[in-house]
Amino acid sequence: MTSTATHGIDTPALISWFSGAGRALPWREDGVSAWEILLCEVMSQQTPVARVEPVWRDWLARWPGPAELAAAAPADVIRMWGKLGYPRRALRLRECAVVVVDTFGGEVPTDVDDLLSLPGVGDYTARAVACFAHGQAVPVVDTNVRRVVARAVNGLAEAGPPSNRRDLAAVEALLPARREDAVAFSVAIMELGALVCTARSPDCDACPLAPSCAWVAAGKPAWEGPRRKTQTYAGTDRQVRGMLLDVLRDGDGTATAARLDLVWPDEVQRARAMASLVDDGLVVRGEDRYSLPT
DNA sequence: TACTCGTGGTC
DNA sequence: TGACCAAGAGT
Repeated sequence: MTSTATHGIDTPALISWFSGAGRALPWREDGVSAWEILLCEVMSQQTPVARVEPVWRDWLARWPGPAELAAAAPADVIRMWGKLGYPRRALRLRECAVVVVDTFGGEVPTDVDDLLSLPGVGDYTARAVACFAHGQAVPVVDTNVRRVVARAVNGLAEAGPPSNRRDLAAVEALLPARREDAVAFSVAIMELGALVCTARSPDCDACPLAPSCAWVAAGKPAWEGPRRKTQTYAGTDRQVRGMLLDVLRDGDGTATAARLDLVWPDEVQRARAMASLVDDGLVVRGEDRYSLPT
């Protein structure tokens, strides 16, 4: 858009920074399959990368590919997911494996629209797989990328509410023409947002984009837009769901209703949380007990 | 669009 | 110490 702008993304500096400062994550090694990359992307949704690594390794040791996962019992999948959070992702991942096997011949699709048809794969993950696993020059937009663009290009402290169309177009405009450069750009800008241009305390002194950053040039003005609603957790249904599922996950996959009653005192909320777990397919109701789905 | 959906670390 | 945040997706 603004090809003559003095501020923006210095792509060569960004890519050069990554080659020296990027983390040596296991899924960035040579020879990692598309399925393995899809797996780490799904696990990383709203979850810190450090927590993902060990689960990713254990998971692949048990179910190396989509065929193995598709044949697994949901109860085992939920347990292997452990405490990564948002356990519905585990069920969707298994459904995703089924679709990959039944519809795509066991191979992770390369087309973005095909990827979007997979359960648990949305706008970010579809393009992340297309780019990182298949080397395609498609815009990859996550929270890190949105923040870096907001600062370096737009001179704003925060990205504001996400808008898929706008965000994709904004990053598309920044994407280098050559495929290899586009992939390197996406990996690097995400990493910069994760390690340097962080939400809380950006380390501008260590940032390769600081000389060209519109936000730095403007004197790092504070965010003027609306505050994001702070996510409460204590006392919510989510917490109760987590506590209920934790009991089932740690034991042999089943627990009496009486045992689960001890988890939360408010009977109405407890019943609502359990009903939603059943509705999600994470729990199955028995006579006087509940179990993980076998 | 706005809301729901886990878990744990950080400052 | 509690608010904030973390490679989003689905409805």
